[in-house]
Amino acid sequence: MCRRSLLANPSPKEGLDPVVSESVRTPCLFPCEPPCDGKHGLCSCQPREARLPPTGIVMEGNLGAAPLRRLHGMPPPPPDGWKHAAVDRSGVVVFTVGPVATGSRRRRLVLRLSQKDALQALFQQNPYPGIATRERLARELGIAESRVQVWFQNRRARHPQQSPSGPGGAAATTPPAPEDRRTPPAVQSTSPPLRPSPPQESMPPSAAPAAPFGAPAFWVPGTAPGVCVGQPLMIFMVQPSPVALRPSGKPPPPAQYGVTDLALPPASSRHAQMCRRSLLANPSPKEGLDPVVSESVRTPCLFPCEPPCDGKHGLCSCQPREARLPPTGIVMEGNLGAAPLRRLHGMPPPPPDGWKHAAVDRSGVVVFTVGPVATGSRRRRLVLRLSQKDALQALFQQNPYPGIATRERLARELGIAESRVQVWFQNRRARHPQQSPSGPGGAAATTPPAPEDRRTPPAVQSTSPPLRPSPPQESMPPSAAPAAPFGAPAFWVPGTAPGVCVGQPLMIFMVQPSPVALRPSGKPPPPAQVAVPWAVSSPAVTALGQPGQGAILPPAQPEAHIPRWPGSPYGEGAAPPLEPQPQPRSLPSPTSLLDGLLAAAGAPASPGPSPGPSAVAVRQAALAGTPSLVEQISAATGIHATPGPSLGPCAGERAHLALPGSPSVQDALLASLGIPGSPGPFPGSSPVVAGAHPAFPGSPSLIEEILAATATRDTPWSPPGPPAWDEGVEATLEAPLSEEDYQALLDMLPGSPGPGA
DNA sequence: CGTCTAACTTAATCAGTGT
DNA sequence: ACACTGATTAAGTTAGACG
Repeated sequence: MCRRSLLANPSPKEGLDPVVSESVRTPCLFPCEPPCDGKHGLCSCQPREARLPPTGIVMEGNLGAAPLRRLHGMPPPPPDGWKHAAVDRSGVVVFTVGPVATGSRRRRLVLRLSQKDALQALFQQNPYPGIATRERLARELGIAESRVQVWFQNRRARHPQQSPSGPGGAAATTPPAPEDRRTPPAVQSTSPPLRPSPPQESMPPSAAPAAPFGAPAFWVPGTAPGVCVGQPLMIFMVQPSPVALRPSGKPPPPAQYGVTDLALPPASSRHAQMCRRSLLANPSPKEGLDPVVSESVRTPCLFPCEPPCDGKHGLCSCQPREARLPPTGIVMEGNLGAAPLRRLHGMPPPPPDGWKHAAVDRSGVVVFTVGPVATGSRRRRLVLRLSQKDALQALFQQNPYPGIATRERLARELGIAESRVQVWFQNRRARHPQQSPSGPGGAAATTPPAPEDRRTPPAVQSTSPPLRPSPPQESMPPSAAPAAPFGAPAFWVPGTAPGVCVGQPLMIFMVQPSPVALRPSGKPPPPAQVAVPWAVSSPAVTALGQPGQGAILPPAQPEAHIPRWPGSPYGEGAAPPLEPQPQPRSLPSPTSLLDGLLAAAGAPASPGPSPGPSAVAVRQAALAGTPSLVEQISAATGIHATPGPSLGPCAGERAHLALPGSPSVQDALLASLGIPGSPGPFPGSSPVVAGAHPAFPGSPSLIEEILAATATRDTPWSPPGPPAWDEGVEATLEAPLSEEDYQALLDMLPGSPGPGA
């Protein structure tokens, strides 16, 4: 299948890459055969602002999936075993081999039917579950919250019609629920009869009136308050528009609402003030025109703006960008995330004090959120400590696309969730591309060239690999692979010997550097196609017991010490079913640099700002005694997890064994295991859930390796600090170790049933 | 082999924190 | 007030599981 994909140049789906087709097309510099006319498939490798030809050599390793763009006419044809010939958006030409992704991607999670049912049930009620809901569901399903989040993302993208607001969705197909969920009358404009209870920062959800599970918490003017405490949102209704036709073939945009006047909660806290600021800042404080709107068809604003809207100040970006037509009905969405919120211009009357946002999501739902509302909706912002940032930054400079194993290991050592590490890298790549090895001014450009092996290689090159990579071995334990520096992408440069690519085999091709360097846009130039200094093999280096002369080493360690590939004894790609709560206590690794520092130096203990588990703890505490989320869903939707179990305390379910909050069990486990057990080679490519265990013994700290291999190592990395669990009672509610670690421990238990399913 | 979908990406944007 | 950056979204792609 891999080869199929690779050899299928050009793109099998479209004659033209959609991105390319919209962008400036520049001549392809590759020796295409037949000659490239720029129309078949590619060269979408360049950033869309200016698809200029590559100018040098860049290496990226461990690429994910998306940034890979097929490279047309890649000559010579990819040798057997190579999975992809691709160019990422930075212009990096990469070849990945075999089951490669193994080690890059998280192992695919196979959801049980009961889990799917539960997720589906929730989705039908609320396609935008907040963090609290996601966490709770994740806990009950025995999967990581991040998996729940991803599931919803995919679901929204693929099955929008199944959401309450989607065409044919609940709003339209399901019988109206009682009062608070009733589809409001088509026309409405009344002030809420009652004021919502004043927002209370971090008010424990448990104190809120019961709300049907998954149901967006909101207030519909005219209904009694009480349902909105957890995730207070308020829905306003607006005059429905008669217009219903849309030019595109897509389903009509969800209905829109009118805004009414309201009574508001007082603005008391700084938070509230900030909210007001934000709210009153209509139109958009950033731009006179919403950039999206400005590029789209602008339709007349139907809102009773005051003064009358000319369509130029701030908004109505509420409509889907394809056709910003007036609303056609009514839809409800609750618990919206952040992104889909669009400011509504000319909101009349002006938002009352205390209300945080008057917004319209992309579905056309007008929503007002109040107070600290986001509480329960958004994950609490994680405040990374300087030391954590340093570590992340160090890794980023070596490899902006860390694989799952690397992310997990780093996460563990930093004491944060893997999903947070992933997000950090996403944001980093988007905002500081130049700091990646391939970016201009990045490591490649800024670090002083070291001896030989860091020299910029000759600028031209495009040869077939002299040797085929060792046949991809599924699930080959990284620990058995040749050593590779931490964070450094493992790849192959044509002309070098194989051997270094075992962990995350990638192959880099070099292309003729382009003289073109100027860019039309004002944006920073795309990451330079700079040759990564340490990409060049060095006899000196390869002599160090490296299997091949092609061994590529990162700067900073040209000499003798070649750290072992961090390698996850548990194999790249082994994704524990559960991930740690924010700032979890990481499993103490005897070899962790963190521990060493903590023990030896009495670490700084900056009271980590860690959002603290407080909220989570509270939620967990609140959870006790409350009905299962799944049970609530089932009750509310009629959908019942097939194999029954409402995932309740099913003794046999690993999911429950993995539940955090039962320190005693964990302690017992730890004690019985004598902590970090030795994992052993990663089992293989079996579907996830299993979560092999990260082995720690003997393996150097990831951070230590990063710092050792990076310039930033000058900045002594300090341990995560005392942390998060330094929080009294709440701390006791937090799992003493991350869920993933806990899960891993479970997996190691003799007789462990193994990954659920 | 085709379909479904988990995992992943970029891009845009919202929003909390700190200066 | 503003910069920075964590969190979330949509949209699109890749690739593993399964019929």
